[in-house]
Order: sequence, then structure tokens, then C-alpha cells
Amino acid sequence: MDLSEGESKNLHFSIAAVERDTGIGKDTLRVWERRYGFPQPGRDSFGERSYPLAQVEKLRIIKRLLDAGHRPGQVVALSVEQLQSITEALTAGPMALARGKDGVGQLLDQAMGLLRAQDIDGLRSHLHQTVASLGVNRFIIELLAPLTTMVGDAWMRAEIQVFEEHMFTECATGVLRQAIHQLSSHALHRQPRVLLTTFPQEEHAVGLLMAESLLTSQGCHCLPMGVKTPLSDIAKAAQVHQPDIVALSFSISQNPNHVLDGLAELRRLLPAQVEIWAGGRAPVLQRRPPAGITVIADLAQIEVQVQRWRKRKP
Amino acid sequence: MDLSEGESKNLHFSIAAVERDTGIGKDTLRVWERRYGFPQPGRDSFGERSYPLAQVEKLRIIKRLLDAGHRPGQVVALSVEQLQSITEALTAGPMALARGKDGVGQLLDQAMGLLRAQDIDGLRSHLHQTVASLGVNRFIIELLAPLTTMVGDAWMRAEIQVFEEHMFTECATGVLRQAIHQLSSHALHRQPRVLLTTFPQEEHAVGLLMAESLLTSQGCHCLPMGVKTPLSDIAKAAQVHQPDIVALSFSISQNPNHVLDGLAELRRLLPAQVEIWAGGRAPVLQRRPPAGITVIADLAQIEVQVQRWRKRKP
DNA sequence: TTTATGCTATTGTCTATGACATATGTGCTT
DNA sequence: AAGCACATATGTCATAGACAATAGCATAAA
Repeated sequence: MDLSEGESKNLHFSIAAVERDTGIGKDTLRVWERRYGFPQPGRDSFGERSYPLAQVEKLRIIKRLLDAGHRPGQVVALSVEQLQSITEALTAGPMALARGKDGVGQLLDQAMGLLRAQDIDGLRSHLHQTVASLGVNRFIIELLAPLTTMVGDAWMRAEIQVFEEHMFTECATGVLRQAIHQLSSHALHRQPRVLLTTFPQEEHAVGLLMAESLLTSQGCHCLPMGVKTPLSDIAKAAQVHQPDIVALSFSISQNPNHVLDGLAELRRLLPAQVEIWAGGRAPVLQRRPPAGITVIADLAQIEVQVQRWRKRKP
Repeated sequence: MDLSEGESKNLHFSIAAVERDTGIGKDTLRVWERRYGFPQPGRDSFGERSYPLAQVEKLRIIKRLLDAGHRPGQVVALSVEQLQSITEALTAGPMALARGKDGVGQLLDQAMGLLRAQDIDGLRSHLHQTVASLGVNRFIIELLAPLTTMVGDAWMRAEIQVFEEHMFTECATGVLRQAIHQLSSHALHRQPRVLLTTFPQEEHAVGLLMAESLLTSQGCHCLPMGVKTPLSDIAKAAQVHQPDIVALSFSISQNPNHVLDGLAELRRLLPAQVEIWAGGRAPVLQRRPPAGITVIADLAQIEVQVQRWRKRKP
């Protein structure tokens, strides 16, 4: 029911729109207002909360800090400036790390430059070229993954438009699909068999495709199921296709409790011999690694884990 | 916090889990209970709703019927048997129509057979083979589009599992991406330039990919933006990338008014010389074709419209 | 027969406040 | 340090009422 009517006029958002844009639940938004005095939405002519753009942006910053481990009581009441200084401290590390590390840093800067210049066709050929010269593994781990992170960060800081992010995603998707197609072998009985998907709330498919590419390049037999699969259907698919591993991808904005509950429930639904691998940027995976789940801390771990699996199985 | 304790014992679900699995919001679940007497969850030891599996499955059937246009008051209180008979009646007609029409019908039956046999790898190679032998145009128009319709119908009737539909979509996506990649030319200044996307409510990407494939095979310059782009961002993207045409895809479940309002709004946002093409299975497009919009009644029309555009422009 | 118009019932979502289980932090003791 | 108890912080659930938006339907007009 929430059309984006109000949003276009004066950049005000309904509570549902804010939930969608920030990932913070309606209940939580109301209780923050009650407890911390922020956000402090106006009211529209129907008496309903109406969040100005500035507050939504501040909420996005806050959400990011929460994902990074801060607690609401510490950050919700702070000013935008204070929040930004914390955020900068937070992203300064990884950014420097990704940049100028080795020769690939140049390619990364080049890609970012093309994106900034809105040259999507140029970016696409640049990526295709790089995947050809570096190989899929290095391409993903050293170029595409950092690039995706940088784009995500830029989006968080509202430095890029939504449509630019869409076009980048589309571009990356195309390149990854192409890479997967080229890698895929028709040899039967490749092992391990890996079923790939995400939980129902998860919209982001690029992480999943990166995992699929890496797994395929390791010689695994991938059973991709796209995003947003209900838990019970993951279980049913596992029953039919008998994978050795169910691999799940989580983006940074996932609700930590949903992630943990979902993983626990899935662990119960699947037979014990089926491993569950959980990867992606959801911080909760590292902070509170759930029992019975193999956490893939970063993409390079995929190779390690596949080798571990192969050693264990005869 | 939804502890999923209860879920393991006798397959009971918390309200959050039901929202996740059915896509029906918590508020709606509570208000249905209040108004229609269904669902009727038990209560756990904390006094919180606890939905047995049977009710969750019934809710999934109901959700499908709602997506197909039924209203809650008509269906929420019905028995499972009644719901199933409605679902069957809903899709009986179209099925017969698609089947056994011409020589390609065999390939279609073959594909459906592979899908029924859960042989995804087989289906993938069958599709790749068919696209090679028929060419992209005939492949999409005569095979993939009818197949997608059949799968959608089968999903409506709960003849196939959600995960099977996911796997089919994934398979079709891969084949289409591959086709697009092979077709795409690096020649600059191809015309017309077509920006492709969907409205924010629209999740289905396959229709969009089919359109992109056909347009690319006609020698158009495609600017794909994926699904779910806010209207204002479509306009911003058009400002930057200067397309001749903005092409939109609508699935059958789209709210007719949202579609019409959205198209009218978009028409206002875009310069007059930019054409808007609207295609897909949303019935409202044929019933009340909006002013200033080019309606693509079926996929074969894409070729016709491209030729019309080229004749008009020197 | 078809197309507008207005009325009515339907339906999703919002509001408000209270409750409470779990997570987290603090301080004390060993 | 490490374990434990207690306090605080925090997200989610509950209840019940309100109401705008939507859809269905009947009636009037073309």
C-alpha cells in the first residue's frame, strides 16, 4: 500500500518506506522515538509519521554503526557530525586496505572511475577484460568484491544514486553469469554438490553469484536457486537434490536475529550430514557464530573450506 | 524475539516466522485472525501466537490466490479443499492453449518433462541446445515464454514446489544472460538506445531479460537496470543516459492502478521524445492502454516496434 | 450494450501503550 | 583474570481502535 507518493514531493517518507529503506523495523522505529527521542518524524495530515529525508539518512548511518557492533543507546541520540566521524573511522581501515595494495588496486580505481563517469558500457568491458586476464578467483576476490563493498559504502553515504547502484549490480551480474557459464563443466558427479540460495528477506544476488563462481571454479557441482527461498523450501530442495552443502549469502543489512533464528531453524530442518555454509557481510556471523554452521568469513575461505571438505570425504 | 523453540517439536511457527515464510505481514495476520477467524494460532508458554504447520501451508495457498486477484474475504475462511478447487479452476484454460500447438510443442513438452523430473542440469542443457538450434528469437517466443507461463500456472496450482520454480527461474536466467552476452555487439551508437527496468513492486526479472535478449538481437543498444527501480530514479537515469526508449516489464500480479498511475507519472517525468514501452502479462495494459505509452502486447511485437521506430527516425 | 458515477463494504496499515524475554554491561567476589 | 549476580538496554509481541485506499456493485447517462 505504500506507493512512493509522498516521497517524490518534498522528500518525506512513511514508516513503511523507512523500514524498507533502512532495514529497521516499524516497532523499533517507534520505540526509538519513544525512548531516545530520535527519530522525530513530523505528522502528515492523517496523523501518521512522516520522516524527512535528513532523518532517514541519519538512520541509515546509525544502522551501519549498529551492524558494526555499536549499541543504539550510544549512537541513536548523537548528532550527524558525531556519527560521521565514527563512520569514517570505521571505513577508513578497509578502504585503505583495498586500495593500492598491489597491482590490482589500479584496476579497482579504474573501475571506480568508469562508474563515477557513468560509463556502464566501459565498465562492463573493463570487467570482462579483467576476468579474462586475472582469472575468476583473483577477479572476484581482489576486484569485484572490494568494488561491490565500495559501491555499497558509497550508497550508504548517499554518494551515488540508486540507479547507478542498479546499473552497477546489473553489470556485475552479467559478468559473473558469463564467468559461471564459461567455467561450468558437464562432468557428472562433481563434488561437493552445493545448493546455493538466500533467506527470504535477502534481495542481494551478487554475493551469491560470486560464491557460485568461486565454487564452480573449484570444481564443485552448484545447484543455484536464486534469492529469497523460504526455509521449508530450502529443506525440500535439499531432500530432492541431496546436496553435500547448503550455502547461504547474507548482506550487511540483514537483521541479526532473523539470521541466527533462520540458521538455527534450517540446521534443524536439514540432515546432520549436510553442512551449512553461511557467508557474506552480515556482521552477526562473525560476532556470534552459530553452532553447527560453517561461517565463511571472506570469499577466499571458500577455497579453503572446499579443500577441507574434500579431505574429510574419501 | 522469535525463539524458534516451539518450531522443532511439532512444527509450530512464531508470527515472525510466518511472516517470513508467507510474505503476509504481522499486522495482517493478527487482523485476519480478528476478522475472519483464520488463522487460529495456539499460544506458547509466553502467551505468544504459535502457528501449526498446517495453517502456514494454508496461508501460503491463500497468498497465491490473493496474488492472482482474489480478495481475502472470499478465501481466508474457506477450507483447504475449496481453496484448491478454486486454484485449479483458475489455471485450467491457459494450460490447454499453450500445449501441442506446433512442432516446437515437442521441445516444450520435453522441457516440462525435465522440470517435472527435477533434472535441472538436463533442463539447462536442453535450453542451451534449443537456443542454439532455433535462434534467440524463436527460442524465446515459442519455447521459453510459453514455458514460463506454464511454470507460473503450475505454481499457482501448487503442482510444483516453490524451490522448483526458483530453480527454473535461475536456469532460464542463466540461459538468457548467456544469449545476451553472445549477441551483444561492441559497436557504438547502436540505435535505438533502450533503458530497461521495472517498477518498484515488480520482482520478476525473466520477462525483462527476454525483452533485453530480443532487443539486443534486433541490434538495439540496451541499458539494463534490473528490477525495482523507483520512478524518480528511472527519470534520473534517463537524464544521464539519454535513451530513445524506456522499456518496462509487468508481471500478471501487478496492481492495475499502480501500473496506470506509475506509467502516467513516468510519462510526466520523461521528455516527450523518449518513448515508453510497456510489456508483460499485466492484463490492464491491454484493457486500458494508457495515453502516451506504447503497449507491447506480446514479445513478437518488439521486432515490429523496433522497425517502426527506425522508420520514423532518419 | 457500454461507459461513467457514486455509495458501501472491504482491507491493510497505522496509532498508542504496556509487557517481557533476551542480550549486554557492571561490579563484586574468588 | 575469571566466574557470577544483578541491573540496564533493547527488540519484539500483545491489544484494540481508527481510517484511508481499494474494490465491488448498483444506478444513471451515453
